[in-house]
Amino acid sequence: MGRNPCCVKEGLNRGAWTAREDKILKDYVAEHGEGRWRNLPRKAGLQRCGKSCRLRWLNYLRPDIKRGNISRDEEELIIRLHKLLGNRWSLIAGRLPGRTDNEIKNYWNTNLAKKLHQQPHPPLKMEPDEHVIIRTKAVRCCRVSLNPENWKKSENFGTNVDSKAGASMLQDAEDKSISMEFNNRTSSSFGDEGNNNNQSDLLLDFNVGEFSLSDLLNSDICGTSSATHSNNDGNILTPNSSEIPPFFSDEMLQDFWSVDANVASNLHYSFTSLFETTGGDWLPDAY
DNA sequence: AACCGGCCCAACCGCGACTTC
DNA sequence: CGAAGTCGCGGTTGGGCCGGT
Repeated sequence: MGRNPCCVKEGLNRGAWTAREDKILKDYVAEHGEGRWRNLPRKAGLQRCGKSCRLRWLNYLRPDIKRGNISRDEEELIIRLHKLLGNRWSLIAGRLPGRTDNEIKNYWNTNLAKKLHQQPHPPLKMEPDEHVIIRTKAVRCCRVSLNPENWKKSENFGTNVDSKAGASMLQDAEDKSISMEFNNRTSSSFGDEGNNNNQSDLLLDFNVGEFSLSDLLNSDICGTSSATHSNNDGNILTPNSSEIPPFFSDEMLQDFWSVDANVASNLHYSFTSLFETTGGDWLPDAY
């Protein structure tokens, strides 16, 4: 059963990449595209582990990598996003075009963590125990198509959606040929290990003061996003922000945007693009 | 010039979730 | 359904660089 072993480490190059290796990898990806990292070294003729090739490509060779210093705007954005997301470097990087998770992680560890420790960033108005970290890793959203009408129908929405209400919502969605599929990635994060009902698990995670990424994605945080998306069937899905309860209080949002106009604009762009882009595995496949 | 220590960052490692057989 | 492979993520490491002594 299963497949061949991942990668035999004997005889493989390690450490810094040479220009020749870079060229081979670059050429191979240009011709065959990303992915299938395991077989890539053998096919491309590289004495490297597939994992190493992937990392080299993502962190260094990708054509859209932005080189140079992190700008002040980017720094502010990183700080804000880190406050919001925690050490979710890949998500933070996803909001900074051209920056890699590794780069941001390094920048944080070598600059910002130190800087913030010495000179704390002006705190948000949230109390420490209200500090909200979006546990994005807990849920992989496979496919979501939402109709705001269905959200309105949940009596418990916005207070504490229990599994029963969640099941009702799912049933409602199912009745109207609206699909919601989530996979539980970290059962322990839901405090309900071994529960195979992933949908209920997800919905159990909907609590005041601890919203999930799915909430964020399904809400219109900026209040101005007029994004429309088409699903697999080509139907246009139009989120209607006025019908979706907000997950950030007005005060939080005000504080969020008030620091600096540029930062706010940048972050606004970032979140807006987050909802609109097709990249990233945290967006529904249907989009 | 030589040594030392701190900094930076590319690369590695281990793990968990997911996928495939 | 379980075992094993794949992928992606976050934490950590280590080597090169640079400034200070």
